[in-house]
Amino acid sequence: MVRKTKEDAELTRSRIIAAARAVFLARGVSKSTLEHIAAEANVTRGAVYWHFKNKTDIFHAMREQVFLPLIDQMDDTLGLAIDSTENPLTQIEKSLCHTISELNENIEMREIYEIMMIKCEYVDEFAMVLHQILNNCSSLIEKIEIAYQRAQTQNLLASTLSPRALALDTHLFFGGLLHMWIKDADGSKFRHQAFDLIKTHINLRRK
Amino acid sequence: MVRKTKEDAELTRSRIIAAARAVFLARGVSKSTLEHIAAEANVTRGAVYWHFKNKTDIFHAMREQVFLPLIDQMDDTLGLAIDSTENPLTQIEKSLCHTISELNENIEMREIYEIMMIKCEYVDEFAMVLHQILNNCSSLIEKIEIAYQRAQTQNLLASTLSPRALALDTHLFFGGLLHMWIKDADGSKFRHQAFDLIKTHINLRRK
DNA sequence: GCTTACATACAAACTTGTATGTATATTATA
DNA sequence: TATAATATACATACAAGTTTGTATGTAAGC
Repeated sequence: MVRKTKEDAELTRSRIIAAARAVFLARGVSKSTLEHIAAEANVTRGAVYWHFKNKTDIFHAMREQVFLPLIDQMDDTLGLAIDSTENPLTQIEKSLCHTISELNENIEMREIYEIMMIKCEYVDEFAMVLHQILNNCSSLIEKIEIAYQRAQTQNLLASTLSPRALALDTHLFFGGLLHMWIKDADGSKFRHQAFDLIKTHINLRRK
Repeated sequence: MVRKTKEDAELTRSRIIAAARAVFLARGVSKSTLEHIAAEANVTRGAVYWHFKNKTDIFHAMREQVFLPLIDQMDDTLGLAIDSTENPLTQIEKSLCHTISELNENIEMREIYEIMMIKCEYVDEFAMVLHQILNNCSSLIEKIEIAYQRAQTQNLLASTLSPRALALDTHLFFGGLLHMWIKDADGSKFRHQAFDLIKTHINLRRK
């Protein structure tokens, strides 16, 4: 089979990305070859090289497919709309829980997270990904901070710590949780109680 | 130069491990070859194969050299000696800060942490390392929990949350901090305020 | 008729493990 | 105590398998 329609080609492209995800997950990014990926996608390396420059290119395509939507989601669920009437602390809690839910339900996202956390080496071209991640962190922290500010204004906070400090602590907590959630593949240690951990974390701040 | 004394050989062995650390850090574990490591150590692959079975073997040797001492240190600084008179919360704080200090001062340990966190893919033989890490986490959490129990007994805690819940939250926080500390190579975002972040985290629990 | 969307073929590194060589330490022996 | 035997600590050489990029071919869509 050769020369398909544009739609067919687009489908081939996404099949290659899905195949790469499976291969990366099983063998790690470095040890995955384009031949592995092509075979998994039932195409030849020729097809892969047509759609992508190289392995790094596939990696970035895979990452963008899922990460950009996720950032948007967190923005939304953090309820930055000023007119929100809900308790800001509850909003933060819901936002964090929502992300965990996404990981639970969205296999694609879960696998990509796992690849990025424990199946990828951040050297050379991949090092820039780390910078992007750090930048995402900064903007996330700011958004959490704003929510804590609202909580402070509404006199909902138990401690006198600054919203900034609380936001940083929450961010580090959640980063740690995500890592453990991913690493705890059988779910026995962290995954099963993720929601409780989040609830506890937030309750520590409630007046 | 050939056939050295046992001491010379042991020195060669540790030079190879140090070389591996540098190479792993620069190129990632997967893309590091025994030739790279041998060259960095100013020996041939023959010497490497004499001392180690393969690359994985070197990796484990490198890891053990630093990780086992670290675990012991945390045990010590967490002050599990029952006769400790110091404030348990302060002990936890000191223990966490001490680990950060170690990373600051001990280049070797810092580099190995960096390799394990962002320059290594946990597949195949490396997957078992993840299990070891998870187990270390469990024992660490237990030790933090004991400290929080003492704090509770001494009526030092601000919240009514269980020592277990507090310990889990602290552990996740610190895991997140370690990851960010490593990723924030230039120190502008997290590294410079690591001690403050720890102090804040603990202060949130103080009555 | 030209371009697209691949498949196939090829050459050039690059890695790995092992096999073999060798000079020196270490040990056994007399 | 001198010397022979052996094991050690590597260096060198070799063979086989991998992986990559590119070059070329080709059938179908536009």
